[in-house]
Amino acid sequence: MTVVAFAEKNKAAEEIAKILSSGSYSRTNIEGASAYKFKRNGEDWIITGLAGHIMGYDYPTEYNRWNEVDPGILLDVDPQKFVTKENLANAVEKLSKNAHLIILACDYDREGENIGFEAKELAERVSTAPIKRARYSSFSKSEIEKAFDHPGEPDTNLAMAAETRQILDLKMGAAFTRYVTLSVREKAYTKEVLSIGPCQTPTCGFVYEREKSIREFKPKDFWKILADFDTKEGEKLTAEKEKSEKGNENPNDDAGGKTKAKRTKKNESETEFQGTHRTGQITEKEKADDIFKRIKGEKKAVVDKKTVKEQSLAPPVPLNTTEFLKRASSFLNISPEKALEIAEQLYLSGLTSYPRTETNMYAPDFEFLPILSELTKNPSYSKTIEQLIRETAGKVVPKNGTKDAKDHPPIYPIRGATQPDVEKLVNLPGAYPVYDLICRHFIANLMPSAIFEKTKLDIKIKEEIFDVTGSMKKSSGWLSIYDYETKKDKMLPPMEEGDILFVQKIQNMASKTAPPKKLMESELLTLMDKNGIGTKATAPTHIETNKKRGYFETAGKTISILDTGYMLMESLDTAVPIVIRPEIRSQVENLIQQVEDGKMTMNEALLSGTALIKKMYGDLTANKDRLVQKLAGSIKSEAAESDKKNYVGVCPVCANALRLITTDKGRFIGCVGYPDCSQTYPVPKTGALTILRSKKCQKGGIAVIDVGKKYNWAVGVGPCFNCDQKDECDPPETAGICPKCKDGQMVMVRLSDSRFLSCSKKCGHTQSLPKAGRLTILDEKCPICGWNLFRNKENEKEAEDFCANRRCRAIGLKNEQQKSNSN
DNA sequence: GCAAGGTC
Repeated sequence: MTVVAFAEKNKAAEEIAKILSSGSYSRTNIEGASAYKFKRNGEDWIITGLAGHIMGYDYPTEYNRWNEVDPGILLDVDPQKFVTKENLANAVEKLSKNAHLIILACDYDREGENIGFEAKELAERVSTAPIKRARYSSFSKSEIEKAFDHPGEPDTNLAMAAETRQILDLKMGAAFTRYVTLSVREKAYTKEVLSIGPCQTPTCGFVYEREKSIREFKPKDFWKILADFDTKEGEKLTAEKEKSEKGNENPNDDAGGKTKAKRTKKNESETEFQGTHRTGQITEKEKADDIFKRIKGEKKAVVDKKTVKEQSLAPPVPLNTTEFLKRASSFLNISPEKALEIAEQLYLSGLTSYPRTETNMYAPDFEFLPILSELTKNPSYSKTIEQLIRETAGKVVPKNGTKDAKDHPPIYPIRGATQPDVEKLVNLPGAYPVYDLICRHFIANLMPSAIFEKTKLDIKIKEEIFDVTGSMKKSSGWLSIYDYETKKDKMLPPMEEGDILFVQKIQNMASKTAPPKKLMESELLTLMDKNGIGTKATAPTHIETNKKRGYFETAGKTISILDTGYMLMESLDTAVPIVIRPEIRSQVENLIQQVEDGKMTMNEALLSGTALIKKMYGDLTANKDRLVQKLAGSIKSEAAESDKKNYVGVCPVCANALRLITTDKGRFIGCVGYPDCSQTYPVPKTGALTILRSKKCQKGGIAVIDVGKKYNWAVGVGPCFNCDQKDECDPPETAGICPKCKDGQMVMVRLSDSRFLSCSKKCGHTQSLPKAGRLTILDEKCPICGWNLFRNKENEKEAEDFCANRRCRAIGLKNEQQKSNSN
């Protein structure tokens, strides 16, 4: 008989085996899963790691046909639990058969309890052995031994809370997603799914809110009074003042101006600085003008007050997942999804600790010195570490955060490694920068604060006070190893109270308030974290889902909403506003918490949660028309734009996309907004059509299309040979002045089945050209009429040069000449 | 084909 234990993941299983067996365990394979065997107190133990959830909810298969099931019905159907990882489920059953005691040993949190219950459910199918729960929140020897020597009872409420979440999330997600997707498909063809969920949608909602405030932003005028001061010229003024006090009553107004030119650049940066009038941004112009008028032309200012303060900047607190992802995004430009993937690999390679944690403080018995000594293996850290240990006499103290979720320790380095070492172990772009960040953060956290000297000056011009601040780093502290955010010193020239300064310039600067900036990925992570959207492990996934759905995109660290995302959020905002806000999550979370606390049964919570979703679903369906109208248009336009070959441009009537449409009856350009918008344009019936994107029609045509490589056609205008600005579009092939109106140029018109010359001024004069052969216009001019000569080359014949002007006798001459040459 | 949560 055996004691069987299930941990949440393989690594944890091995760690526990190591501790409980004091290192003498063996690895074995059960149904493809690693298991660890050892003896403990005379009993056989075997512990295996699951891989997170091994079961999951889904609807019974008969509800999988989207087109045959009203999405609303999904709210009345109970999803069923299925095994999602067959091999692990088999391993659980196989091991449980021979167990006399089963211990659930997953992470000590809601999902961990639930994962344990999945194993419990499978075990109970084949075993009647007692099932216990080992609770631990770190891999310290004492804690693990205590947890396994005195296991407690599984916590049904906790596990059922997770179960409730799974079912409610699925119900809402499936019903909303299917409803929106199917409704839009009635109006616009798209294979894509338009998904909605209690985490992904509020995530997009944050991006939408920011975008909306940018779009709705109205800049406001404001004025700022700025003064440029100079200490060096001030000294002269002081001297003059002293002189004048001795009796010389003729101060030189222009003294500053004259000597200014002589000053060197270097001096300028040391003696000049700028101050802002204490009122800051002034919204009334009169007020700014008033202040400006009072001091305009003043050349003298005085340092009225000077305060110098030391300010310290504490090191960052230990990294939890959210903080890590934020820093990877803003310092390293690595997306949350990639960063977590890299951290996962660093963890699996033994370089860093477990990356999914909410905790940002170290346990009191955490040992820093062995890790610091590991990190000296990397020469970029060794000097700092040696200094740190010397200065603290080996008693390092972390600057802890305040969150202790009792899940895992903060993210910290486990092994010291150089760049090549790391890259050998983790073959992912960004692996070393991420490792480096984790190491530097770990070291910085143990280092002293950085000290800055902040200087604040009140400078008076007459009675008006100007503020000036300066900052100088006195001691780098932790910043010396953590140079991701460099804070530049803002140096001021040395000054004391009572000093007189020369005022070089006073400006009354008109300016406008700037719109909010686009949302950064790190800000989005903060918003999600604060509002309880997703967990430490899933936040990156929700961001990715929105990108995959085409709701928003990222360029570097900046997020921009896309049309579909904006329209979807806008529609939901009017129909079911709660869905795009964090409240959707917190309402469900409240129910779950009640289950966890035993105040509500799972069934009660499900009933109440389903009622909430039904209410929202009702609001959604009641607004179908508006939703579909907005989304269908945007989707059609996006699909049309991505259809490079047929996309023509933007419809001037409804701003949807115009595309080239070919039917059995013919071809034309139409608006994707059809049937709501019936804008169409004709195109020539024959000739291959190529949309020339680089050409812009000078006569307001929507686009320029090349027809059969022969001539151009301006959409909405007509053939380009009628365009009097055609030089800017496509250089025409001109023969010479029109013999009829003597104003226009005879331009070659090439059609699919004919070619001719036509007057560019549309006087009506045309002239035929040879039907066969490759026809080109030469630079050489006809000596008689001045037209350009033509060259025609027919198959298997010599090229023939001639003047095409019907009214020019040269035509005959040239032809005769050619014939005699060839004979 | 729908969600979110684990983990690989």
